[in-house]
Amino acid sequence: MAQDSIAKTDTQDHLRMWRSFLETHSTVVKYLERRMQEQHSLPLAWWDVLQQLADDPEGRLRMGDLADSVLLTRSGITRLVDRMIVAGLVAREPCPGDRRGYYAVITQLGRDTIEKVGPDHSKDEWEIFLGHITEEEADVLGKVFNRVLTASR
Amino acid sequence: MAQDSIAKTDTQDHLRMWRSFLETHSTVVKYLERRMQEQHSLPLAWWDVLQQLADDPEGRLRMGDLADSVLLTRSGITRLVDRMIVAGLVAREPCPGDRRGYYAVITQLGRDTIEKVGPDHSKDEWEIFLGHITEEEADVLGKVFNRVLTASR
DNA sequence: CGTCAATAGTTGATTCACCAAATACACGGT
DNA sequence: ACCGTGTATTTGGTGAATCAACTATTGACG
Repeated sequence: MAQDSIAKTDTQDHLRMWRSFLETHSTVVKYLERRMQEQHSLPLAWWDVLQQLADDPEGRLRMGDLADSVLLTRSGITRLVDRMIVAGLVAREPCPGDRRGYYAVITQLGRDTIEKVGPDHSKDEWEIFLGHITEEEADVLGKVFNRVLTASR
Repeated sequence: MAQDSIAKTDTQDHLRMWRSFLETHSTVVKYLERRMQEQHSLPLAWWDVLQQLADDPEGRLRMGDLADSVLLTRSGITRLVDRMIVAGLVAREPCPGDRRGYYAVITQLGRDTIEKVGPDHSKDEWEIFLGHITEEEADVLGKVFNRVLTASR
């Protein structure tokens, strides 16, 4: 076939990119994890939960929705929230009107933690990843990721 | 500051992109993992190891190098290789000239497995991720990731 | 040469995420 | 009101990755 060589280099480029994607994810996430741990003794996942809750106008989310937004399973979020309750950062509240459901609610201590941690974490995100990307590039990446995500549902 | 509003939208875009990046990684990896498991009862990490070893002209890598290339710790790779040895896909060989070191070597069964699994996996990679990206976009992503990786070392 | 800090790899203990099963409740049809 | 099916969450058990500590070996330097 005439375009064998083209298709071949094509795939090679894409595959190289795929490896870089994986390595970048690993590197960046591990870096943020380590910094968060060093600076505030906080697991990165805890920060994600606090942020999601704080983003909500009521400061609370159903367990399932929270699970989705931090990319965990339902059973994963149950245990993560358990640990954070012990630490006093969130609370569990029964859901009025649906007695199967629970809200995870951010506590005052949780909000204080956000204020303390947020700036450092944003700076780290910027330094390890976002700061190396131009606006135009961010635009391309955003489009590509959303296209992939849309296709996968 | 005069450019506050610009910096603000900037950050917002970048942050949106960051979330898509994380979600894309999670979605794509989980998909590939599930497919590999369904089609060939093979963990994705095993595939990565086999591929790295098969890429080497000798079909073998030092434990530490293998760890780096599959993004695991050294202790992680020890155990992963242990499991794969039980399955007969790789072997451990002492390293001539450095009696501290070991090679992980791909076996014939390992090579057979690559032949069996490779096409399906490539197709999956293409369908869930690579196929949604143009050549130009792949080029941008590749450049960005490599820039980030270079900066992080 | 002998000492000693660095390197390669493994092991023990712990952590945390996942799956599958269980529980508790909701809701539409009868 | 009752039943059965579906949804929300938790629980038990397991697998796999991590860190820190350990063993064995190397290689540089006084």
